[in-house]
Amino acid sequence: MPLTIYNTLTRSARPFAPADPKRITFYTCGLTVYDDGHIGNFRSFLAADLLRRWLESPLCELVNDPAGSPRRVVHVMNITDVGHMTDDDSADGGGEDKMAAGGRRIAEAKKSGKLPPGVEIDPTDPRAVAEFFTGRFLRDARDMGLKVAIEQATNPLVMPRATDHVPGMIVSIERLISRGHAYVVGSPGSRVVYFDVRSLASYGALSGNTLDRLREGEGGRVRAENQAGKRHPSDFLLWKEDRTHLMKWPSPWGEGYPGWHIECTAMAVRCTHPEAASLDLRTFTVPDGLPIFDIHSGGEDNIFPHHECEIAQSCAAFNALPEGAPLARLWFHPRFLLINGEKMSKSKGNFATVRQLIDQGHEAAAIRLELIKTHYRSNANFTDQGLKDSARLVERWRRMLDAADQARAHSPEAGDQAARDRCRAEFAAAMNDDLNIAGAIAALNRWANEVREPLPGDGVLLRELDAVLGLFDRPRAHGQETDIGVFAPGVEPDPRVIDLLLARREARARKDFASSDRIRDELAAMGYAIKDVAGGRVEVRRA
RNA sequence: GGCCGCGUGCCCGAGUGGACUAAGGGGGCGGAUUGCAAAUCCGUUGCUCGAAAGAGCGUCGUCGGUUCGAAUCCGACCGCGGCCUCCA
Repeated sequence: MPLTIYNTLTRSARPFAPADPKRITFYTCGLTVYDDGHIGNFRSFLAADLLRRWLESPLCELVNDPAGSPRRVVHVMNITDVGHMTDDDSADGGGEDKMAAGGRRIAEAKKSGKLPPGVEIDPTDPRAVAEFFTGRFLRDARDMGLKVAIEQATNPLVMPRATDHVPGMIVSIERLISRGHAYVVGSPGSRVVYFDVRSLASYGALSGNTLDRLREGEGGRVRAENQAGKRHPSDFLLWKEDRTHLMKWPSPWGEGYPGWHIECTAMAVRCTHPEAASLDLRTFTVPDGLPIFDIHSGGEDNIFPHHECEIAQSCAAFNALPEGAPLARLWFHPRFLLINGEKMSKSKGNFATVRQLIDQGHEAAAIRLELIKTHYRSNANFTDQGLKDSARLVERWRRMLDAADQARAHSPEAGDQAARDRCRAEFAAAMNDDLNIAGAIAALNRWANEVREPLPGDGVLLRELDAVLGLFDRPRAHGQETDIGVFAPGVEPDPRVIDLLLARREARARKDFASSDRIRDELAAMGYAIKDVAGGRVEVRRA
């Protein structure tokens, strides 16, 4: 059965048929780099990565391309390094610039000594702030196995930065004006360019927020006092002239900054196109209202207004027939991640970043599995218990892989090929069914439970499935070696703990188990779990 | 007010009309291992009766409906989450 995916645009799951299965184009709305990416951001990026890896797997079958044939996904994920306003509701852009907010965070970290050593950064320079968080994001993304971030090292085009595409945004806006979809208000010194939502009857098709349904007063976006010269309350900002702004660029409408939807229009069109480098946005036109690329993804909160506005802009600017085009064939929106059953929010203080988890000693592979193992269209819940479960699963599969590799030297046996074929088929069937990852993992475990002695052929299958799951290649932190044993990643070898462990070793040597058990209880009370291993040594972890 | 997603066993989570009425994981229980633990491996895990094979009853938010048959389809209701400001 070929791959079926739920499409936000059609509100239904249909077989996915890219224009060219040998070159599938995929654009993901990435991170605004004014802070570290949190696990919610990564859940959505990893869902996109899982889709991309599945499309590239030989096991994946498409309605217009059989399984087993090589396939390439051109996956582009942008980096928003322009500081859009924290309050987008007022028509002329209010609130604080996000890069300024990011700079403030850096300044605070500097003051409290939390900034990593060796980092010299000017918190008032928005470009430096963006650069700082971009570097951290790329590192986290690669640790998490985001293929697009790994590719970025050799092909920067797959992760374009908004500040590098301002000319493309300006060209896009010019085309919107000349095609009658945008207009300029105000006089030099305070000009604003708006998109004219009434010029496109299909506005609202993605989100269901058609113009008649966008009621005044529910949010604040459509509010009379914020209109500032708009022709319709839902018209949105494309360019704002503002010479005092933190980040500004010259344009035909004066020095200022772009609206927050237009960057994706410019980057998506350019970067997914085969002739990206030479593509001239001035003349680029998509015939007959066809989609410009195959897949567009982003968190569910992006559906409105961001993706709705992006469709409107892109189709109005580049499609011969703007009304009939959905910009992308497939709109893929992973749901939000809850943490311990609650929505993450800064006020509750329950934010977790990938970097924090890794620094605490959690394995990258376990974090990745925990974030991908719930179906992308459910609200997943991130918990400590879940993270433990995932870590254990990863360990189990790794042990199996190691055993299979060990068997390579002395076992010419093929093993149970029929069982492997069944696993492969069940895994594929689950993934083809709207990325049923839990079903796919169950298929893997059912098979793994049957394999008593892993053989080389089993290792081949494990690697084949892991090309999709993306777990084996994640970096593994190593614990710190000491005389008494090894301290797990994230656990500092406290001298007090070492003294207790030495005392316990002596007690055990004397067979004074009452004392040794008392010490173990004492360590447990301090939050340490210990495990005895060969040679009188121990492994120390957080309890 | 509009649009959308969801509600499964102790917990997490598959299953979208029929092989006993729920995959897989966790937890629990039993065993191997260990001085004891931890980790790992094996078995087991709705209830009642039975030593056992087995038999009976029950379960998928609630209430109705469709059907020979429903966790699965339809309707109503209850509850949770998201969007309609910024957020992945």
